[in-house]
Amino acid sequence: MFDDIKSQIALRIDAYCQQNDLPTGKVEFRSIPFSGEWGMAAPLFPLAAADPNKTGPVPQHAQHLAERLKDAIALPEGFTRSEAIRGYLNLYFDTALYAASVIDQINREGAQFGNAPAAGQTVMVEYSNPNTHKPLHVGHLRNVILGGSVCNILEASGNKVIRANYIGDIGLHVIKWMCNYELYHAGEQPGEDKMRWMADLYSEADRRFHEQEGFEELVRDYFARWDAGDEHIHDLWLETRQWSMEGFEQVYALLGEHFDRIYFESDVEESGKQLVDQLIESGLASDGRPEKPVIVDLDAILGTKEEFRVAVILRSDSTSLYATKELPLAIMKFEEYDLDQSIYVIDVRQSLHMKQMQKLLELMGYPWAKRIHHLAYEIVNLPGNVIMSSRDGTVVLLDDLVREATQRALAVVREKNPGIDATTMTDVALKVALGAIKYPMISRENTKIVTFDWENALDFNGQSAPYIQYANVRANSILRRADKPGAHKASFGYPLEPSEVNLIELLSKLPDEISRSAKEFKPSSLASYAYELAKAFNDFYNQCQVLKAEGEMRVSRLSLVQASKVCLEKTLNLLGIQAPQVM
RNA sequence: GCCCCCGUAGCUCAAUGGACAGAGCACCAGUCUUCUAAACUGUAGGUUGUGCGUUCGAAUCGCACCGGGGGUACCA
Repeated sequence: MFDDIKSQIALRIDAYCQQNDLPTGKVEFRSIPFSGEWGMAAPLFPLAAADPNKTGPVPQHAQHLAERLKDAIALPEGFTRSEAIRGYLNLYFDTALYAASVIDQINREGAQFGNAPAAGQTVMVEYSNPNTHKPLHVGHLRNVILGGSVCNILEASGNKVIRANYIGDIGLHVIKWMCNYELYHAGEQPGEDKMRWMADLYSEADRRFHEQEGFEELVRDYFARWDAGDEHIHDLWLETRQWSMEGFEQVYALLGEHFDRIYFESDVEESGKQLVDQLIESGLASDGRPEKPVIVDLDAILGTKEEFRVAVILRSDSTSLYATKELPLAIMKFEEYDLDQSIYVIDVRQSLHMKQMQKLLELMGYPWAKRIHHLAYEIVNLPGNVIMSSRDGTVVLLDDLVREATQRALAVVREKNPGIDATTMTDVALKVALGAIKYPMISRENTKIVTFDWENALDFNGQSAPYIQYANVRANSILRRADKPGAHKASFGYPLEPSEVNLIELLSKLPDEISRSAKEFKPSSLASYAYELAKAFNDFYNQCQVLKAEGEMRVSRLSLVQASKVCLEKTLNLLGIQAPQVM
């Protein structure tokens, strides 16, 4: 916002510099910290340091220059005063004009506010990537929330986004599950909660595999029949995979996620093996079978040392690996869509593998290989640096977490707002619970480990999603009680409270915040912003009366509340968090 | 060994190279006859892991250490 005014003033400063033997292009504006008053500031240290005629230390000279510029630059329309202080040139806006133009723009654009115009870029984001026949736990949640939020943010900043999900539908875990099913649960059908049922059978199969005498043998035999193309097993696989997929759909629906394109691991296994053959023929890969696997010695090819290492692309027994399938999948994506960027939301432990895949695709001559980006994020731990593992029984199941959080949220709603009907109450509780669960997953930087603990996840106070949701509910509550919600034209022709100025300033930053978090694939910065915005609103709410105010103050404040609601809801939605209207 | 990530208040985390490093939780002291107290105000809490460098200016950039985590030829 107001970039044109900033550059206009920068031009005037440059003109002054040119006339006075000073270097140009050294002055840039930023916002002023701790302002109770809205304005912008230019540090003059770069100019001072570059001034050939400077006498004395830089800070003093910067202050001197700030004073000279303060006198020399005529204030453009909309500014009230300027000051030179501690080496900074500060310019202050006419508060009423500024406030009115920000708030009017927000209320005019509504939910579109902050969006960048379409840039014609197509981006695919691959995320979630669950294994069928296995449960989703809290560790997987971070991936889904992060990926979904990144998609939302990229869309808001003008990209066409394709949400892709790559499903692990083959492998030992699937065979284990089916073998156990046929032996001990033949003919059984999943109940209402498919995910839970599949998960229970999976842990049963896994337990037998490790503990039950002879079960592993049975699984190996079963695997051999699968490999031989046993029709019955194939049919069972399709049926049980579908159950899993329906279980995933239930979870995605709960979380508010959807996908545009589903890829199955089984779809790319054959093409992967063919690709390996081609790589051997072309000489890039060396075939060590039957004793050793098929590898690509990237360091040897590139002349690097312990940087890309050796990529293993096919087992010595000719069965496929992760890498075998990753290659054709990448190719398929670019053949199917004209992608400007292909993003993989995968945890940081796979960084080397991603690096190898990208380099290998590059060596294979695909020019788009450079447009692959691994969006690495850290895992979710349990307190004491315990990694979630289904083997050790340390997983926190999504189901349990959501149920517990919803119950707690319901208890709070019942206490705080007993008047609302039962349907609304459960709806609100679910939105609050999901928000509370999601927020810690995206409010930390991608590269930081999230430690899950129940106490924290179920805390609805302070720096949390419910805090932000509550601020929005308060805004909604005011608007609901006002006579004509939405029809308020701001003028701000009265002395604004610092809390109002602060709130308006934050509101004006939304477009910048969206583009910044899109550029860095960092929902966390937007999550911080959402919290700051809610805090600023609560401060305003506490200090300024709206409904009891009169005249243009009332009208202006109502429009400010309306704009706050627009921005709070927008930000929450970008983070994948729903905004209830009452709490 | 080599590579990547992390290290900021007791705990969990913020902070485009910019003004005095900020929040939440916990602790202590206050605020509901008021648009919903899931809120707000105040007190206290810091050698930004250590050292050297770059810079007018470093939590932020570089180098070297220390501590923790992860990866490193047939798991994904």
